[in-house]
Amino acid sequence: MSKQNYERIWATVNAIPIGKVSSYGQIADLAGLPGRARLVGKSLGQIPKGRKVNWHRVLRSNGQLAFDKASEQAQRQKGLLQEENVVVLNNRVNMKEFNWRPDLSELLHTLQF
DNA sequence: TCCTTGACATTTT
DNA sequence: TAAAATGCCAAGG
Repeated sequence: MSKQNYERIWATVNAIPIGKVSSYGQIADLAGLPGRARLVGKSLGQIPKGRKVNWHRVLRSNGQLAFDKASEQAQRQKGLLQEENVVVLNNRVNMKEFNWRPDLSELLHTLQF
């Protein structure tokens, strides 16, 4: 049951277009789990090996990366984002510019609701 | 069933 | 603007 939620979360995360970012709360909502932002974080920490999820496009609601600036994960995330032309300054992203505005019809198509 | 934990969010200092 | 307090809910032990 929770596994299904994880799958849905991962699918939603993968629906984020290149060059855009989203937040945990936003992903939770889109995945049909309003108010379960923490579950999103948990699911991202439980990604099975061999499963490809672009977790680097998910950050906190204020645009900050969810890791310590010095952490390796943060560095990797920063690099991955910059490869997609997303500007990362002082461990945070300009949400006003890069926040993803999901296209509902496209989302429905991707998630097969 | 109770208690702790968490890659969070929102409100208040 | 930044840090702290409070709320939230699912998972695991």
